[in-house]
Amino acid sequence: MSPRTPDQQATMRDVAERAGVSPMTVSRVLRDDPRVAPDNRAKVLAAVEHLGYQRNEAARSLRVGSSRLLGLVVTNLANPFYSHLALGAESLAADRGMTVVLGNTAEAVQRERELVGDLVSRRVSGMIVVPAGGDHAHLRPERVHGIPVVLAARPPSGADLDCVLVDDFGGALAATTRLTARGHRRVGFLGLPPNVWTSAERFRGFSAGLAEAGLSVDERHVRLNLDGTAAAERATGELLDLADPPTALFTANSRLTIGAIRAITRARTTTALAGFDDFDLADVLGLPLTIVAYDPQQLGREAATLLLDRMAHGSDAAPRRVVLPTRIVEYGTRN
Amino acid sequence: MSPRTPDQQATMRDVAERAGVSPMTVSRVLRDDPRVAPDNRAKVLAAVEHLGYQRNEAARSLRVGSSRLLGLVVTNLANPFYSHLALGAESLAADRGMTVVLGNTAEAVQRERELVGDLVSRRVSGMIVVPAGGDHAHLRPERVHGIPVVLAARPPSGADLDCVLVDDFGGALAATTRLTARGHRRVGFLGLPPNVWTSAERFRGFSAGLAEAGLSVDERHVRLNLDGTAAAERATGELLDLADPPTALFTANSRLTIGAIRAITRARTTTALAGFDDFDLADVLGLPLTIVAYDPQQLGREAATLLLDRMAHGSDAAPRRVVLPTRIVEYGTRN
DNA sequence: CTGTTAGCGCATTCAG
DNA sequence: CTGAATGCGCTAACAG
Repeated sequence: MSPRTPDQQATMRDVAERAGVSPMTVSRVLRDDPRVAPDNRAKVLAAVEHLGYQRNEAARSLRVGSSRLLGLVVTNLANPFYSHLALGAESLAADRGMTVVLGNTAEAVQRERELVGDLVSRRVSGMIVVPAGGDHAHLRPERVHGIPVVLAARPPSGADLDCVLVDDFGGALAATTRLTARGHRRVGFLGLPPNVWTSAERFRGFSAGLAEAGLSVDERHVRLNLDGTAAAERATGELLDLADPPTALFTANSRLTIGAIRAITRARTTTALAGFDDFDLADVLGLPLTIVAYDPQQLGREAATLLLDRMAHGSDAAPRRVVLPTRIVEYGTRN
Repeated sequence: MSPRTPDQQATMRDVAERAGVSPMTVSRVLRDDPRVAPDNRAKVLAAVEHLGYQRNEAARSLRVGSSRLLGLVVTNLANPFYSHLALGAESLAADRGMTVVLGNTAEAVQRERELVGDLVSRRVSGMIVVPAGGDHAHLRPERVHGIPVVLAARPPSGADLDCVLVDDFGGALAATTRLTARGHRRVGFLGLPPNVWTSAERFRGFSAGLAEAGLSVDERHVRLNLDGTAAAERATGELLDLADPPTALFTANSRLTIGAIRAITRARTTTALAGFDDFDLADVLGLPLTIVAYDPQQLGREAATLLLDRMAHGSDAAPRRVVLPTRIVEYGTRN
């Protein structure tokens, strides 16, 4: 029997003893160092197999200086957008032999700081962050001791960082144009608090779309600060109750779109609807619906690609900004 | 200036030098060991602050023997069910000061083995696994060197492990009873491959529901091995095209429910539908729909609770099985 | 209350 | 091709 208590993990020393070689030879075999005699290699592998030995990555990373850990900080994993982003990042990381450490901030800046601090103390090789707040000073290179950071979905502010974004402006512009092209002249907007960058951009695109049609934003038809489906439903109800209600609405994300759908369905109006983010069942609703679609999983993959690139080439290159295109999908009435 | 190159992380030695104390005192301060003189504590904290020092968790865990890392292996993060489960596990882990390491298997047993191996080599303190395959021998304590494992959503087989499950049988039984109570006598079933435990259980519940109504399963109305929305849509179409089509369907998960809805909508039949898993917009469809609902986030929380419990109390206690209740939700036609 | 010694498990360096 | 010495950063166990 081994000299260790049974539930203690074996070490290289244990493997070495069993194989009748030095720990160094075991280390070499496990790193695929070619300078090992074939029979020694065989003996080591047999001992590894017998003991079910697994190299201690914590010890290894301490010595080697790289953890092959990739930090991923998202604001809300319950949102399919971010879970798909996480999936995309995880899959690319896995392809490159890296392991993902996940954190959810629930949009709390304080929690984000803690998480980033934890990732730093775990010496992750890099991190992808969907930033919760507007100020990203705590993500600056000198604050994270040079660990590469890539922002996803929201651009850096107060820090020069790589980032991957969606074409929020262009998508919103295109969708709004679809509405005005159909003759709508009173178009409302449902959005998140303006300090959320994506929502602000989408509002900019919306405004530009109206402007292109010679229209201007009617503030009575704009509701920002909506924080979810229920709020959107309520706001939509209020808009529809106005004396001159909007004949069309643009919603800044899928949660708001769903809220608007509920209200419109309930009110039995023919209000036209366009919104950001595709979602399941959009096609089954039997409601005309213009959607700005894109691939959030791709966003995660791009972010991971940028990060691995930065890890390989160092911090000398200028920060890069990748913008993912959107496409317009038209869902029709039930056929 | 520090003797290190600027982008090198500071160590306790650096902090100690700057504070004019020994590394041991720094270590004590950082561990909140009370046996440190107040003025020394202050000097250390000042040095920590100045250098932006973050303790190296890899080195610490190597010495202490605990990584405070919690492994989480899911089959498909794109499925809202598992992303909510992950969120639940992450939130409870975070509350307990643990960090989550995430892996996605895409239902591939081989990938699961790799991931579990990686988690073992990273010496996670415990792991939650949604197992992909039917055989869980590779998760047995001796194979993971005693690291606690909790299974989620699917029960252990070939290993004695803690697990958290949904009341698949009871939920399916209850929903089926709702259908038969409304007079349906030809009820079809759409499910996943029978080797997926949840789907098999739901089929058992379905069959029991029919039996309670004095009915038996008509194999012509059963389609298993459906792997997604499109397959479910196709299968539903085929069932509806039969000479004596089912008047009601039970679907084993939300992906299949959505596929069935598409087909039913397209066929413009009045086929009744009951399914497992709640989903967004179920209420807006304007379709009578019986749903077996439960809280997947709660599942993640329970799994993490079980795991932390196991980590605290050791492997002596008998394996536990927690079953989460389901509830029936009836969505009506558009009012 | 503080510091010294030693070693967690591994890989780099340098001799054989 | 192989092994011995050394140290990555940290903390238990022991002096003082």
